[in-house]
Amino acid sequence: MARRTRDDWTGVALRALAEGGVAAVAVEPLAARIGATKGSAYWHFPNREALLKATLERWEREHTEAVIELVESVPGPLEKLRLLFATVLESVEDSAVELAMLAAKDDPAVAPVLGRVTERRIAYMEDLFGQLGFDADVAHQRAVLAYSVYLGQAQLMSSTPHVVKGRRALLEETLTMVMCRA
Amino acid sequence: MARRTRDDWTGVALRALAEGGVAAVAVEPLAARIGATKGSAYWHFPNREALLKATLERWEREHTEAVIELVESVPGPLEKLRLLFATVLESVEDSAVELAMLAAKDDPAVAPVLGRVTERRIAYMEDLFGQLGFDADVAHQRAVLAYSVYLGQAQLMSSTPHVVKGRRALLEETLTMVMCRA
DNA sequence: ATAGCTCCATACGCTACCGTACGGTAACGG
DNA sequence: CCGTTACCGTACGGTAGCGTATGGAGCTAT
Repeated sequence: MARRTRDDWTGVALRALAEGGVAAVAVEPLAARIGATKGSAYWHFPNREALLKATLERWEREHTEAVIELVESVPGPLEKLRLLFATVLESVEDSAVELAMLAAKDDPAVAPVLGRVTERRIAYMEDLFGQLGFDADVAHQRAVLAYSVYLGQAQLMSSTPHVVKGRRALLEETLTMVMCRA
Repeated sequence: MARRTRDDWTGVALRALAEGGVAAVAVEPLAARIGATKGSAYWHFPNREALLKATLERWEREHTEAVIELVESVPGPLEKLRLLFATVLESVEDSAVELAMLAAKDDPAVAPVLGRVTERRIAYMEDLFGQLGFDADVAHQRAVLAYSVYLGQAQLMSSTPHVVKGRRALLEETLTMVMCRA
C-alpha cells in the first residue's frame, strides 16, 4: 500500500466530519477508511485533537474565503448581497461542516475556528450593508439578522426539511426583508 | 439512601442534557450524579435509549405548549406575535435543550421529538400570520423565516455571543421585518 | 412471621476508542 | 552497499460507557 500524507488524513477526516460530525473524526475508524492503521495517523499527528484541528483549519482556509471571493467578482454591494444570499441559501445542504461545528461548539478544537469564521462572515456582510448606506449599527444588526436566517435555514433543512416549502420564494422574501429601509 | 423514581432519573437527565448535550445523558455519570448506581437506572428503564426518550418526551410535554399557552393569554394575533418574539428571543440562553437536540438531530430518540416540536411551533406561527390576513403560503413563509431567525439567534448566542450587540434593537428589527407587507 | 414484590448494589464481560512501544521496511544519500 | 530516516504495522494497556446477572434489603400483605 502507498504512503499517506498529512493531507490524505485531513481529507478523509473532512469527509467523515461532514457525514458524521466531529465525533466521526476518530483515529481508528479513519484508519480503516483510509486503508491504513493508527501508526500512520500518530506519525503525522501527535494526537486526535491535532488531527481534528488541522482538518478544521484546512476547511477554514479552503471554504471561508471561497464564497467571499466569488461574491466579490460582481460589482456593487447590492448585487453582491443578492449573489451571496442566492449562493448560500440555495445550497444549504452542503453546510454540513458548519452544522457539525455548531453541534460541537464547546470542543476546544472547534470553538476558535467557529469564532473566526462567524466573525469574518458577519464583518463582511456588515461592510456590504454599510456600502448600501445603512448606519454602522443598523448595518451590524442586518448582518447578524441575515446570518441568523442562514444558520436557522441550514438547521431546518438538515433536521426537518419537509417544513420548508418553496425555497425560491423564501429566498426572495429574505432578501427584500433584509434590504428594506424601515 | 432513598429510592428513586422514574421522574428523578429524567430530572437529572434533563439537567445533564441542557448542560452537556445528548451525549451527557449517559447512565453511569447520571448514576453518580443522582447518588445511586446503574442498577436503579436499568430497573426503571430498559436501556439508555429509553431513558433518553423519556427525558426528551418529558421536556416536550412540559415546555412546548408552555410558551403557546402563555402567548394565548393575550388577545389579538399581532399582540400574540409580539409577545411570542419577545419571550423567545429575549431568553435564547435557556434554549439549551433545543440546541442539544439540533446537535444530535440524527439520534433515533431525538429526531421524532425534534420533528414534532418544529412542526408544532411553525404551524402555530403560521396560524397567527394567517389571522393577520396573510395568504396561506405567505403565512407559511413568514413562519419558517421567523423560526429560522430564532434558531439562528440561539446558535449565535450560544456559540459566539459577542457578535450580537443590541439584542433589544435586533428584536424590534426582526419584528417589523417579519410583519411587513411587501 | 414469612412469602413475595420492589428497588437497588455489586460485580462482571463487552465494545470502541485513545495513546504508546517497538519492530520492520523501503527509499534515498553517501 | 550500507546506514539513516521516514513511514507504517502490530501489539499492548488504559478508559468510559453499555448492558447483564445475581443477591439482598426492606416493605407489604396475608
